[in-house]
Amino acid sequence: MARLAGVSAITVSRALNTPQKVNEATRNAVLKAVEDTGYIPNRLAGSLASNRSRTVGVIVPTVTNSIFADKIKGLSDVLSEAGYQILLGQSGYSPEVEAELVSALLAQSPSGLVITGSAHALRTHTLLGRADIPVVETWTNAEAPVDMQVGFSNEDAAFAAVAHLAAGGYRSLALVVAPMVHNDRALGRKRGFDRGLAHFGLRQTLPPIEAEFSLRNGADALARVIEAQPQTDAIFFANDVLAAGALLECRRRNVAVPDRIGIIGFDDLEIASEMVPRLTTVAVPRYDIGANAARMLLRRLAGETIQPKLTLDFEVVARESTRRTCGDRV
Amino acid sequence: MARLAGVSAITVSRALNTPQKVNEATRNAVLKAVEDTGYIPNRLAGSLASNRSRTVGVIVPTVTNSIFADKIKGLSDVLSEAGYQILLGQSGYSPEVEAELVSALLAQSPSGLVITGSAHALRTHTLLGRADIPVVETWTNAEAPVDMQVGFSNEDAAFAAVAHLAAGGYRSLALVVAPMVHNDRALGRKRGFDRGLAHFGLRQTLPPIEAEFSLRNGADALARVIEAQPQTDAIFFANDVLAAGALLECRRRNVAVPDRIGIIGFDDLEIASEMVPRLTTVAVPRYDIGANAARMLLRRLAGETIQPKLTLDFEVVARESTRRTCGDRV
DNA sequence: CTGTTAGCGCGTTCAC
DNA sequence: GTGAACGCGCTAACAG
Repeated sequence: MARLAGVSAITVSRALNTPQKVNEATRNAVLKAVEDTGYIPNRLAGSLASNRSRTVGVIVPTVTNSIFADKIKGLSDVLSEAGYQILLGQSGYSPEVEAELVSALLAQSPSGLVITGSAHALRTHTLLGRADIPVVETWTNAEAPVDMQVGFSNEDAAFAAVAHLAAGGYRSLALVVAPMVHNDRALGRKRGFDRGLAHFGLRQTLPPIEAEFSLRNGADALARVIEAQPQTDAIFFANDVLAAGALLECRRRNVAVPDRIGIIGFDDLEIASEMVPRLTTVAVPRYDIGANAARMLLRRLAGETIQPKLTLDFEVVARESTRRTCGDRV
Repeated sequence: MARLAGVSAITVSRALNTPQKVNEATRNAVLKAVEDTGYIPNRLAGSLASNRSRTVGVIVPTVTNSIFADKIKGLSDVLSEAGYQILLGQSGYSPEVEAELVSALLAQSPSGLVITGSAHALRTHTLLGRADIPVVETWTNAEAPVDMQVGFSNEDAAFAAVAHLAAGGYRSLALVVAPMVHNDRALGRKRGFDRGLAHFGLRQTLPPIEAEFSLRNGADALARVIEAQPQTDAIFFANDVLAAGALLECRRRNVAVPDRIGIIGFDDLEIASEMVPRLTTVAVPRYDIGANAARMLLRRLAGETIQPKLTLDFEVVARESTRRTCGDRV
């Protein structure tokens, strides 16, 4: 071990973890020995002894959805800066799998947990309650978070989308949204949509279409709406990938956007601003959700008392796929 | 502790880890006690004692690039099935950061490591050599892998792309590729492009344009090519996001694809098949790279001796953004 | 099939 | 500023 190289045993630990507590000369000697031998401290042993693991468990539905990839990027950027490692789990939108993952991650004694949404299996709540570590729920704005929370109001954001459509003179709307079972974000967006309908006196031409995010599903949904309810004059897609797929389908079918039909998306992915026509959407703080979740976690671990609910802003970004002002039809 | 609930100490460990080695009655008693108390074994302690952590370190340039997200999905699917956890690190395409991550992950005593590419910092090689764990390099097809490897020949795949363009009668090509410093995948694709040029007697109208993957960068690159070298009749974009951005820019500029200019991408993301016109591209096994890397790791950990190099297939998918047969211009 | 003993490699606590 | 003892919670090895 590196200890032979220097002269001491535990001094190595101090030289590495609390350098200021060690005399400069001995510290340098230790560091040199570490360098020479290529000694890598065993963090497992360290964590076991100190009961602090410098590890954060992160659970997302899937990394494959770029909004979660962005969140992970945000988390990773600030956590790695602070010397923390990420333990990643993917739930596939299943509360049962999520509960399994929580259990599996908890077994690794993470310093904290970052999970997605606020709809969890009962077992998850039990586990989280018993585990005495900070937990951040993300992408949501629930009344009573398990512990901490960073997100935005999906409902208000969807309402704002409908308000934008109403302002553009659209009257007959359709909603295309991610499957809502076990997905409080999707559910919130539907609620906001419904509230907007009522508030602005608009009508819904057909029941919400639930579709997993993909361009193809967006295209299919557009086709279905156009064929089943041609009088529909605008569609709210609860994510940009679906919306972009629909825009592409409009092009194939020669459906005029935004005049024949208005399209609004959600997320403000890069594709929104690059599409032809450019996609109107609701911009949400994907990266900042992760970055802020990480910061809250770190502050809490540092012993600070912090406001446990952080509500970030969203913004309707009006572009070319919707009319900006009332047309002649209202 | 759960041990009180039952009657034993290590029997708990056995009942949980090697159930078949424990009498059914006692096993059930233990499991019941575990259930009742909500006992979660401390894996840190277990790993320390057994020197096996059931953890795999995964390093990608960024999760934000969906090709790596797909790989992670593949890894995650087979690893979690086997009870392994993923420790995630993002290098941001920097060999120095990668080396730091390798060191940080090694400190967690992972059972194995899955890294990206074959171009690493010297320190990474040193660390990997000293660490006595299986390592899988992915997305690459180098001659002498550090340990194991799963990927495909980026060079051959790029060559195939050029071959496709040549067959379509395109003669004056341009290349748009990810920044090639420290990126052996991008470098390989350029080499394949160059080889194709030579082999088919085509010419390159301007030096390779290096651009990070984004729709905007693809659009800008297209503009640059068209303006600087209007005689260019086809462009090979080394990823689909760039290519899709270019296609969108073609639409804005009313540039006819595939007749005025042919566009071929790389990766076969969903956007390729949904674009208008549909994008010709090179399909690569993004998910399977991850899934196979995980399988190789598990087999090795199980003590099997396996073929350390796995070369997967790619395929040129001819769609509408390139001509299929020689036009009248050659 | 089950228990006992010992020790994984550190950090804590308390001496010096 | 440095060291010695002890223990974190579990599993390896060996007994019984």
